[in-house]
Amino acid sequence: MRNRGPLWQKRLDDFGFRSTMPRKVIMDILRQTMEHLSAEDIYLKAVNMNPSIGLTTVYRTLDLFCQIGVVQRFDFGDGKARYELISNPNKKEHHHHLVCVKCRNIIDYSDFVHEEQELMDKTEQSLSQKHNFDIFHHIIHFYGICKDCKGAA
Amino acid sequence: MRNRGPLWQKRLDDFGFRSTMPRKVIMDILRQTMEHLSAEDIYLKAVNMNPSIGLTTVYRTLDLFCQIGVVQRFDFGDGKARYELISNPNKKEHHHHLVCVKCRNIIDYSDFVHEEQELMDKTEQSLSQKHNFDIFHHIIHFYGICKDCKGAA
DNA sequence: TTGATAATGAAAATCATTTTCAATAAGGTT
DNA sequence: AACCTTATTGAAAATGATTTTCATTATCAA
Repeated sequence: MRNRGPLWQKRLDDFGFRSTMPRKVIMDILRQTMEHLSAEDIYLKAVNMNPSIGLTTVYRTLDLFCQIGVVQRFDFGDGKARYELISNPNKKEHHHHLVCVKCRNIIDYSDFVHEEQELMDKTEQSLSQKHNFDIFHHIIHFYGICKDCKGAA
Repeated sequence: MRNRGPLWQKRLDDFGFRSTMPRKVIMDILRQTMEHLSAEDIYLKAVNMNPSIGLTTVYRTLDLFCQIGVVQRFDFGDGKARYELISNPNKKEHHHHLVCVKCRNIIDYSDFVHEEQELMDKTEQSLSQKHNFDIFHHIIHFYGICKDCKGAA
């Protein structure tokens, strides 16, 4: 029985990976949040749903999801990665980030994403062809000093 | 004697930081390369120039440079950060990255940066005002699967 | 020249992530 | 429905980049 169920399971199957309980649980967690969760955040929620799930599996699953293009990983510079569904029905629209290099706080913004769309699509298509690269998604980060840290100087 | 010498020293001074030997050495190294160097890469070059420099100081200095807006830090997902001067006379023009989520290889590109400029400037200015945030620089990363990893599937 | 203190280096500590390996489970095949 | 191959899992140990500690040194304003 091939390619049944939700999109991410089809994707797993297409790549020859199995659809397991931990993978379902982790996908559910990602679908139910709008935040950037760390591996440990996800692990804690997962254990809550099924105590047998191990942290190692959470790491492996997130990595796998990144490789099949259903999850995106962020590194904001605080030493731990964050993960988010690339296409999330519950999530607010496509957004980007302001990152404070001092306190490491993140501000999400979704202004200009509309105006950005055309340029990014065009760039994505050209780069994709030029380098024979399958592009899953993109991120834009602005780095600087936030309001609070400016004050504290 | 205030605000003498190169720009980065002025910047240090403005923030109340001292201009020390390790900081000079590390700045020289960053100026002489066009690559994304890890802290250890920089440490090895630094030790070559002055054996008394410690790895700890390299980390501290790079962090400081990021906070005063003269260096930018990249996290490509391989567990170690890379650093690069924000404004580098020897460096190729402003560029962005294609990151392979499988083999972690990075492709630099500088196509479209001209077309991008206007939108990013406008976005930067608006965000900066809206959130009272001093923006030092931005990055754009495209994530996906590279030519080689597609073949290996 | 001097004094206050920011900055440094070495060693130890931290902590997110990865590896190892034996046990388990998914899913195609009888 | 039982079976087999092998992908997947969990626990514990290992890894490795980065940070902390703390006594010493060096910067720079006075």
